[in-house]
Amino acid sequence: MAKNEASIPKGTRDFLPGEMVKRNYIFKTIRTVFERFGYLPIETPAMEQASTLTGKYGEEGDRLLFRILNSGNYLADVSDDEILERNVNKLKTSLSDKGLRYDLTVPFARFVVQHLNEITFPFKRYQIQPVWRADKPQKGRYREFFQCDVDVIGSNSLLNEVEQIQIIDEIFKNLGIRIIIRINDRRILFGIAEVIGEADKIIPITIAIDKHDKIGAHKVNEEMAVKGISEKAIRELQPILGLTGSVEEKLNKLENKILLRSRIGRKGVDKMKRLFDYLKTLDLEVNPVFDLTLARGLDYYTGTIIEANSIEMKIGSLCGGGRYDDLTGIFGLNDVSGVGVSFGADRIYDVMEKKDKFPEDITSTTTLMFVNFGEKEEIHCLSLLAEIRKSEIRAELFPDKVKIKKQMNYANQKNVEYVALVGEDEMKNGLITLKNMKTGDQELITLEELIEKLS
RNA sequence: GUGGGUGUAGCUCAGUUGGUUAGAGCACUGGAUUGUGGUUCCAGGGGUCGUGGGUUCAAAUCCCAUCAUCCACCCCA
Repeated sequence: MAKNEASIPKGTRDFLPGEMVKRNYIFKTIRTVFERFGYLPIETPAMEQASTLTGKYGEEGDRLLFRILNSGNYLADVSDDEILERNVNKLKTSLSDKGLRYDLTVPFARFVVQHLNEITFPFKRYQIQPVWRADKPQKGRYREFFQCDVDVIGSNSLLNEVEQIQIIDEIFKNLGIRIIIRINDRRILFGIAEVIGEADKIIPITIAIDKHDKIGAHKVNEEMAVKGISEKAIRELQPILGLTGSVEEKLNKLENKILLRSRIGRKGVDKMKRLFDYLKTLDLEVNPVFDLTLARGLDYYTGTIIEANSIEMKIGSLCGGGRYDDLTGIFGLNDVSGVGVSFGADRIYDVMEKKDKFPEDITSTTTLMFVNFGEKEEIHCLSLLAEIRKSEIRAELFPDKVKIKKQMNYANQKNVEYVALVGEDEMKNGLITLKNMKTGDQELITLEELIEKLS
């Protein structure tokens, strides 16, 4: 087996023309909605300084960073002792000071700080680029995948959250994907941790709560116990996890009973109440739900958190995001809050492909192909082609004089709509034989008639 | 990092309780049809059965190791 003669790293993919047409349809749909809400595009490099990336995504995230090896003799400055220690994590900084971006949000925060005097706040940008994670690939999980991020930075207004929920709603409506949108506020989770006396264990608690739907209360409690959360705290958590009722009822219970002693928790509740008040007035395709068990693992979220999932296919989230208050602070710019969401183009593709959501008419291919009959005919066809292309018709001439059968087969494989045959007879009469590849019908017409027909 | 499945032609897969020359469909090449594709018919090329070792008279088939890949968990888009 010639396995390594032609291959790509695991978790990466090639995209064939047929797939690219569909991918571009997704990107175009997303970009159109982003721009309709006043967001403008930026791009950042594939690689960032390692210091920009590390420490932003939690322990798990750091482990999944792709690092780029330094150039030159990077071991020259490393002492023998350090090498003999064989501690990769310690050596990393000597071996590598760059990494591939893990998401688009952290590079964006870096971008904002770096270009402070070139941008105006609130700054609304969108960014559609690949990101890389050294994860184990599986269904809906790739090592290289495209994120479509839309963020606004430098505004505390809740309108931004409202707007981004509208964007999510609009995009999935346009793509024809049925979703559920879940919303929560990290401050509520923090408040809960606070009132049960485990404020410092906020992260393991939220992660455990997040699994509530998947693995059930019993296992969640087990996991929290393993993580060192006291029995008393776990007991106090139970009525909170079992909260029932409408959004208002849940939020009221949280505000008036559970989070009485947590200022920050009540602040989160207040935000949620106001957010849902706004949302009620909108005519959304999908009504977002308040989900106390939504936690999200990324470290940098501090307020609202949002996630969208397919309801037709079991795959990871299609879209996720939230508000981050301190992200630019890490790069030296304090008190600038941002909120943004990220769409996973590859998972959206997977859902659309599986559920047959792509419109029929998006395939773009050559409209007209000239059969190659030889040198004299080639020159004649080239001038015809120039005229035809002026009318914005996609046209090509088969480059080799091979059997017509082979040329027709090429046109057929490529789904070319029409084939033009111009041989000796046609040249003499100044006509073109035009064949419709779908019906098989043929007609002898002039160049003008052909252009008229295909425009 | 943890657990499970699968590796046979370019692709998708058959291959009987181990048995002699390893098959099919699709794709490819040629022909039926030298100015006509998608249908049909005929012919052809293409395999160290993932790799290494073991058991056996005999291994694609059984055992061990290893690599690759897919799936689940974790985490995430």
